[in-house]
Amino acid sequence: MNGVSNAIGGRVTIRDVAAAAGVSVTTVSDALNDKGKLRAETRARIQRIARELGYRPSRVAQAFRQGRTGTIALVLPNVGGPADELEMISLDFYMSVAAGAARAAFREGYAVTLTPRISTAEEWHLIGPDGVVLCDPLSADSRIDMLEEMGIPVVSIERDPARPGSPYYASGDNAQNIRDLLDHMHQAGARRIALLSAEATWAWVLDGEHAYRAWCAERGLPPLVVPVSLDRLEADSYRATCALLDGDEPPDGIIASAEQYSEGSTRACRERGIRIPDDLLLAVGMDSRFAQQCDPPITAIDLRPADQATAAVDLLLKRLSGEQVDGPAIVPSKLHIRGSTQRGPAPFSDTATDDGHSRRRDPADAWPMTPP
Amino acid sequence: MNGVSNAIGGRVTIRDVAAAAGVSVTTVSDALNDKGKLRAETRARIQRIARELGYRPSRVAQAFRQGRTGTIALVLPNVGGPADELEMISLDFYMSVAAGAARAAFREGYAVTLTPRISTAEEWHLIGPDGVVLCDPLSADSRIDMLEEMGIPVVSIERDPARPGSPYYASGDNAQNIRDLLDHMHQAGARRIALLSAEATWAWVLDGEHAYRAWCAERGLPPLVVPVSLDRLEADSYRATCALLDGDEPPDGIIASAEQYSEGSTRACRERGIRIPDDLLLAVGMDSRFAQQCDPPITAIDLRPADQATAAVDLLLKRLSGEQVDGPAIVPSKLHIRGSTQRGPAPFSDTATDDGHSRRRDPADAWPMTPP
DNA sequence: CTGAAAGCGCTTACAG
DNA sequence: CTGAAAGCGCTTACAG
Repeated sequence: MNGVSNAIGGRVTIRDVAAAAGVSVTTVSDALNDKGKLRAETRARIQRIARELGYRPSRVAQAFRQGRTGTIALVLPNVGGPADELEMISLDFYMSVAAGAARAAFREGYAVTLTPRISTAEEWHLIGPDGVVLCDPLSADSRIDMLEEMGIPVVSIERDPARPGSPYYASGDNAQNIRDLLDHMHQAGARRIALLSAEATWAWVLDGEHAYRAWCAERGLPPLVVPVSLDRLEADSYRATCALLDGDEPPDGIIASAEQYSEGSTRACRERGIRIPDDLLLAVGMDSRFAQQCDPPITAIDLRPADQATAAVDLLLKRLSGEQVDGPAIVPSKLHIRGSTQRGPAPFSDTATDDGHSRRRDPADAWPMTPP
Repeated sequence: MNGVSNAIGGRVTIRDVAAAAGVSVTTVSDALNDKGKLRAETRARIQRIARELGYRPSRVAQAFRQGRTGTIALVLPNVGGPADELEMISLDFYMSVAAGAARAAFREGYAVTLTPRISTAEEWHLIGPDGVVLCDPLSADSRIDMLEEMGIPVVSIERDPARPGSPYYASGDNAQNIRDLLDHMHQAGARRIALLSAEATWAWVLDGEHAYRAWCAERGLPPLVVPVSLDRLEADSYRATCALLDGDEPPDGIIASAEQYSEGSTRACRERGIRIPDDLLLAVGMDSRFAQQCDPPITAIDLRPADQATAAVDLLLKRLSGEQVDGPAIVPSKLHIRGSTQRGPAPFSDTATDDGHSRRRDPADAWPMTPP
């Protein structure tokens, strides 16, 4: 006999249900898990009794029995490191990813574990997830190799550039997004569009640069790619923008690839009295509250981070269940055209964002005009 | 015999260790868990053998046996809801909280589960955490009652105003923070300081307002509390600031209680050509990248969110282990004095942030001057 | 100081 | 169509 039971709070077990129904635990288990061996009538009766008794299967017992943990680990870049070094390329993006992943996983009976910055297999064993959703893999990301070798499947948000052909990622259509944005800015009159690109091997950076160069070549326009460090996002994009603006042939359009780059660019323009959009069109490759709330609001690509997270979780769960994986999942993005790329009167520029995603504002707030 | 084993990958179990050491599993368990019944020599030998064999205890088996899950749920306001409605009072704050919690929990062998927006006990049962860290409880927050009734202990970040005397929270010293900030602004010359306060029952709002009024009364200064809705953070703080600035007696200082309020205030000032800090001192009650990177950078209270999260997790784990809880945990905050409240030459205003928490910039970036 | 055994709640191969 | 039994890996009360 075991004096200490974990039936704390008088948990109703499968055994209790079996006794109440006058059947065996096997039958209860089958009835509850829709194994097709029972008469529909028996099944219904057992399910009713289980409900009446307030039976809830123990998730940990199930997980234990099945040799899994029911857990998906979410790895965000730079989260969980020393708190004082929390520096992400876009808080908005990752927060939405986290929310979307938590939601999608919960629907399927999984929990999302927030992974602190860990590196060793040892530490990963302590976390012990069934699978991992990894944001922004580096090129040939070693974490993916390590985890897969441990038997822990990984699905990434954004692809690993050094894994061509891998179906295990969700992503936006980075090349098309940049093309759409360039087309829009070109149409709005820009002829020298610079790209503030991140010094990183992330796929969205490489894809964006590649698409940008191709687009410029097609139109015979000069490619102006300015690599910006990841170390000091705002400061370096500020500096890069200053260099552009103070150069011999300043651009008439700037695409800042990341949220914080747009902040640096905005600052540089403001300092010089360069008006947006009158003197320069500004757009950003990743939507954010900053872009939405800036004055004027900045045209941005909404990558639908929550949708990407949902798609990544779905792919991962398919891998876990051994199903055919129909990846990669290319999630449609949405270009929000805002004041920063629209010259002349355009009272309600943000109407493209009638999807509820934009900030709820009334028109009076949607179009803050420049100071008198 | 069970054809399907969960010893996938040939897991080394406690049984294997026992066999290799020539002892019983009981002895192995005791040796590994430092139960004081073994000879030190035996213990060391078993631990060595376990290491050599690459034994790792199964966390889910342990959890199962002990009737727990090894999981702490983190509840952030408004995360996990419909992705399109992700609107938090401060992304920076909660992202740091999440990172800090994940880290602190991991150290103690717990995992942090990101909780989607759920409401019913039914849903909580599916998550099944051992305990919950709840951010920003409302007054008499019903989630706390529900969870505690379910036997799931809760520790909050910020206190529940309607639970006086509860030791189960971590928080900054909200009243003292506001006083410090007011003292600083007063010293910098402000005599009519307005407070943009949130329309909410959160403790930090109530404490801040109360401290503000007391401080004003002590100095015979007029209290200017402007309640701002939580619904449309930026837009409403913009409007509130406009009303203040356009009124008969405009303030000479503004404290925006939340990150996004500072964004609205900044916009309102910019539109009117009101210069910060020359015409108006501006400060914000919660530090953020926006505050750090604004032009000029905005004086802000750094609430040390990761430290608060760590403190909350520690309190929760003490509750779980039945230890005496020495809560509440009042975590020291830090006032970062920046350009928005410093008139005249102050080349390196942000030196108070020499703790590595501020953005790594060199001096040239630290003090962006207004445009020529 | 150490071991044999029970049992946490569940699922599954197998026998009827 | 249903049941008896084994067993996932671990911890613990109890007996020696």
